[in-house]
Formats: sequence, structure tokens, C-alpha cells
Amino acid sequence: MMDPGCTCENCELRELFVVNLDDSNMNQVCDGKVEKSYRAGETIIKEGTRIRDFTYLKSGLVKLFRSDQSGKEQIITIARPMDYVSLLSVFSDKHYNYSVTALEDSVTCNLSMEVIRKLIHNDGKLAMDLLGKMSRVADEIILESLEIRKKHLRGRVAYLLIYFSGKVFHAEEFELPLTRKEMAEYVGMTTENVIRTLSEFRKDGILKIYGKTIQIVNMESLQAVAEFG
Amino acid sequence: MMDPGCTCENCELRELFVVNLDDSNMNQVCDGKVEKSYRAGETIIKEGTRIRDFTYLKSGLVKLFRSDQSGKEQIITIARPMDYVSLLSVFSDKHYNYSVTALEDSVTCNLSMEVIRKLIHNDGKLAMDLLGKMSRVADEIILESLEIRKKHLRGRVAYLLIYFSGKVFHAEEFELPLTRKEMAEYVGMTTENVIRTLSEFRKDGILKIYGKTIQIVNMESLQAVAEFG
DNA sequence: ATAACGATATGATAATTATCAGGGTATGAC
DNA sequence: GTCATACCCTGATAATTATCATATCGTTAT
Repeated sequence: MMDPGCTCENCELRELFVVNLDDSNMNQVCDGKVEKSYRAGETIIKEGTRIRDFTYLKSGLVKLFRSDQSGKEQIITIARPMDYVSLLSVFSDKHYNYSVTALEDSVTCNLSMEVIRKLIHNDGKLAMDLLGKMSRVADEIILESLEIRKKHLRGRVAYLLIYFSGKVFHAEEFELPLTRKEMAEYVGMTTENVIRTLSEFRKDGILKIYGKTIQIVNMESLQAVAEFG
Repeated sequence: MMDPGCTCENCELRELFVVNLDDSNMNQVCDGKVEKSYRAGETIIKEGTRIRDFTYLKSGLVKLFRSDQSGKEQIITIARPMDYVSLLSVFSDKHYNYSVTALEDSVTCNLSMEVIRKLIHNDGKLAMDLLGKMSRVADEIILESLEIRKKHLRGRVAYLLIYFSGKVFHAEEFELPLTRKEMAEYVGMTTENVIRTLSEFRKDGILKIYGKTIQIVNMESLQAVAEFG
């Protein structure tokens, strides 16, 4: 008999994570599954915590970051629905070496690492699937970081705006899910310079800014800045 | 009967890659195996090339890097023996998005991706092993890049010297396997400033420099610089 | 309502880093 | 041998970026 609380059969994640999982395995995963809701700003994972779950983002938006001794934070990446949240150290480490907090209200799906490990042992297709995903995610983070590193301040901010517009919100007008300070922590510059750069873009007629709401008026210019400037 | 050219049984890599591979699988891997030698400076993998092999570094030292349109190179990481060489995109991509060249004379062991894929399908232990390794390698690259990003020039150069001294050569005196230009490409600064910074360390009595040979005279100071300066 | 706080904003200045311009030396091609 | 080329080195200057000071705005706590 099925656990009545198990809704994985209809979960949109099934397709991604467990394309070819048969029903018996499916139920195994489901039994260990926990869904958790978080409000914007809430901590989902705290650096240093023991890794017990394999965590997916079902809806919302989160940031992965780490803090140094002095408490300053560096944002590693931003995860969207269907992304891993516990993506980096899950298979190589006992403890998280980064934190995760919700930027918007979010829901995660937590599967027991225990169960995942067993499944991988028995299901080669799943293993290949996971290797592919991990590989792609790591790849993207590394290339993005190299990309950002070689840009000047204007290019970095432009890059970030294009990222949100194109990859996250699919719109030329959107509400920034990050504070100016967080934007700075993401692309490695100071808060003041993020603000200054946004103001410049506004003066140049590239953007309109209403607090956290950004409207990209001239996408071509912005792209040119991201590319060269 | 065994292929007489197959020497995997005694290969030091066996331990790493195929700890629990049984003899039948072992032979499968061995049959598709090719060992290749490269001279310092030779290209091992060229960005954009189709991925066919799963490549290990058996001996030597190599750099992974990518080049932008204008031909400028960014070094992603340096791989030592027992490291993957094809580490990033192997499981997620058809083509390499980075190049690899030998810094010292090197030998690689190339296994057919085809065979690896099949093995993973059938061997859960191997799959977990690979997931763990990939996870660790990606983790290290990402954390290193964040680490370097938050340092000033002096800290970056110090970091690099400590890396070579501690992780690669296990000695306080060693021959730099990178040119000053490559060091700059690794830590994201200009060649001139790498040279200047090395000179400063020399004037401060932290290093002795004889061309490519570096002797770390005052490791405590160097570590302090890497940490704070 | 007011105080306290954090986020946004801008300007002036200082610090850091890149660029440019000029040296040298070594190495391999011819 | 000498030519070209790539590497190493240094100084002067320009460009970029961070820091510091200050002000406004909005939110929350009291």
C-alpha cells in the first residue's frame, strides 16, 4: 500500500531526478521524502552543518554563500527551481561548507542521502543522470566565476542584470531579489560601487530604477556593456 | 588470455579509480586503455574538441585553462598525478570547454568514455566513487577561486607559492612550473604585477629567487601575507 | 510620534591595480 | 653569428576600485 502522503508520482521533479526510477524505488525515495517551506530571508542550510539530506529546490529562489572569519559573505551562486541546493559537497563531504538562504519564499524537497546512496548503488541510469547534473552545475559555476573575474565593474553589474532578466524572470522588468549589498557579494565589488554603477546605467538611459524594481530600457547597450565594458 | 599490453593490475591508479572493480570489468577497462606521453609545453586537450576519453594524469603536471576571443588565457586549475584531467564537462557535455597542456613532462592514462559509461551502469560502487571525486574536485576549484578573489595582489602570489611548496613539491625550495605570465593568468592579475610582487617578497627577505627557482626563506611571513596581506 | 536601524545614494579622497615605455637576458631559427 | 621572439624586470603614469563621510528614505520597535 502506498503512503498517502507521498506525492512524488505527480511531482514535477520526478522527471528530472528519477526519470527511469521504477515504482519500487520510487516508493523508497518517497518514504524518506520531506517537503519544507521557507520564507524569504530564512536559512535553509547553515555552513558547517552535517549533511543528511539531498535537497532540491521545488519553488522559489535561494542563494548559496559562504562567510569568512570576519563575517563577510561571498555568494557562490543562485539556485532556481529544479536546481540542486545541496550540490557541491554532498558526495564528497560530511558537512556543508556553504550556507543557503531563501531570497524568495521557497519550498525544498529533501530526500534522505542514505536512500539516494543505496539507489545509486543499484541503478546505473540514475548514477549517470546525477553525474551529468553535478558535472553541469559545477561547470556553470566555474565558468561563470571566470567570466565575472575578467570584467570591470560595469560589466559585472550588466552581467547580473542580464542574468536575472534572461535566466530567472524572463522579462525586461523585474524585481531584484538581491539587495545592492548582495549583488556586490555576488560579483566581488563594493556595495557603493554597485549603487554607483546602477545610477550610471540610469543616467545613460539603459535602465529605469524604482527601488528594487528594474526596467531594462536598452537591452542592446546593456549587453554591449556586459560584453566589452 | 590476458592482453599482454594491459598493465592495469599493477597500475597505481587502479587503487583510485577502480578499487572494487572485479577482474572481468578490469579487463574491459584495460582493453580500451591508452597511455600517452607528453613533453612539457605540449597540448593534451584542445578546447572545443570532442570528448571521447576519460583522462587521468599518471605523472607530471598540467594546467587547465580557457582562452577568450582575443586569445587571452585564464588558468582554471592545475592538475597533479592522480587527478582527473577531463574533470569538468565529461559527463555533461560533448565537447571540452577548456584546454589542457603539460607544464612538465607528463603521462596520461586514457580510458574510453564508452566503457566507463557502461561500467557505471553496472557498478554502483564505482558510480559513488566517481560522484565523490567529481564533487570534491569541483568543490576545490570553486572554493579556491572564491579564496583568491578576496585577496590583494600580494596575498594571491603568496597563496600560489604556498600551494606549490605545500601541495605540489613538498619543499621550501622548488622550481616554478609556471612562467610569471601563467601565474598572472592563474590568479587574475597582470604579469608585471606578479613580477613586482615577487621582487617585493625578495626585498622583504621572504624569498630568494634564482630565475624560476624559488626558495621560501620565511614561511611564517609568507603565510601571514597569504592570510591577511 | 520618535528613535534606531538598514538600505540606498552621492561625493571626495585614498589605495590598489593596470597600462605603457623602457630596459635586460636567454633561446631557438636561420 | 645575428635575428627574432618570448620571457623577465623596473619605473612612471593612468585607470580602476575601495574607503570614508554624509544624507535621505523607509521600516520597525518602543
